[in-house]
Amino acid sequence: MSPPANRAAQGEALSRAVWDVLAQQGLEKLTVRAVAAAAGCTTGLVMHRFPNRRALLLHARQLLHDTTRQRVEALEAAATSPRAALRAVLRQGMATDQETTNWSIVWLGFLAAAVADAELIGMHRRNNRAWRQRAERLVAAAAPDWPVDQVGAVALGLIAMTEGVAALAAADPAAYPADQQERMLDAALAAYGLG
Amino acid sequence: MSPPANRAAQGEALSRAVWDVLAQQGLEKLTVRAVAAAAGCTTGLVMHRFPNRRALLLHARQLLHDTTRQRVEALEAAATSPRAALRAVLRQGMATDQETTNWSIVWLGFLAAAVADAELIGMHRRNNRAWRQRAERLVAAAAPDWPVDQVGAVALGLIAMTEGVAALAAADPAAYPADQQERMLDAALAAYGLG
DNA sequence: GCGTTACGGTAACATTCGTTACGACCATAA
DNA sequence: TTATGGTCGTAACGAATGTTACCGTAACGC
Repeated sequence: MSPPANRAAQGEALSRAVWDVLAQQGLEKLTVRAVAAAAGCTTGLVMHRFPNRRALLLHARQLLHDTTRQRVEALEAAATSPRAALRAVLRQGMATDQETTNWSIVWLGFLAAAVADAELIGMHRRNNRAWRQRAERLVAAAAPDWPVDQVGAVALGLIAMTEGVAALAAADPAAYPADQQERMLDAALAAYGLG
Repeated sequence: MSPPANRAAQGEALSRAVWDVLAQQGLEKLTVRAVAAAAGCTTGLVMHRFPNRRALLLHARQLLHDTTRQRVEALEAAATSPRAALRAVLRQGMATDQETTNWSIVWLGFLAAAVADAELIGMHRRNNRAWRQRAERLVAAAAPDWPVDQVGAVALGLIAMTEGVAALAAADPAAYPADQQERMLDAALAAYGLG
């Protein structure tokens, strides 16, 4: 097997393996051996790239956030209006296809793993607060004349709604198909006066 | 102790111990020994009440659902109007105090544990579909003249919003205080025309 | 050419897990 | 009292886990 170019690329590949195991086998089976098997290597490589299992999980968690942030920034930059940007950014947070469904399951797994891990919960809070600020900025841009508390309440409602429906759809894809999620989002945006 | 009467009570106590461990130590530390320690007994009692660890988790999961359902039904019965019933039922699904925050953490833990467990995910889907139907019934009662697809979209938005904000608040209570959650819910109900 | 070194696989380590076997205890009935 | 059935704690087992030590190998220096 041709080895990756550098150590950073291997760390990224191992983090992707962490996501795969988390999405397909769950948190309880997220072992070093399972990650190595998913990455197509042995535990030796894993333990040479990361000092221990927690460091591997922390790296995978941060990479997950960085990747989503890049995707969100690209969507925001490509939007033609503030309201289109808001909708596009919110839409990618739902679980509307196989890929975003997997991301939602991984997100849930990391959140459950963070319950007893101070560093993981700290990363979650930093990333989530940044995500919330982005939503508030997008709502403020889409409704420039709103008072700040209304912006905050509506932005919170929107991010809570999308994260919630992503969890619901991840756990029961048949009951929450993509079009129902989209209709839910559009109905909410219209009700808030952001359609 | 009389055998048949106390077995059920012991099973319930052990399930509460499962919730405690799940809320305070997370899914990775949810071992039979930790549950026994939280319940103030040894692993012997646990393994005499349940054939194995999975049965213990399944029982705790079902008891969690039954308890919340009873609480929700009491709130619904005590409400003075359909809109008050809707708001009260939605409100209890958020994480606005220590108790509901713990419940949300436990809910997240079971959801993460259900990823690779067919029986757990089946229970989640049954319970969640019932919960969704209840929300749709409450929305329909609060807005009798709405078409069914609007009822569905709004009910989905509301349950997704409350479950989402419960997860957000459970992971970061300082950033999502109770009054912000309440304002979020009231703003959403008002925007939907259900205030 | 040869030695050096970093890389990665193999195998073993101690620990912890779920589970099982066994025995002490205790109430009740003969 | 003694026998008995059920309850539950104790201790052990095999399997799996995170981690460490060791060893082969291939590339690059001289």
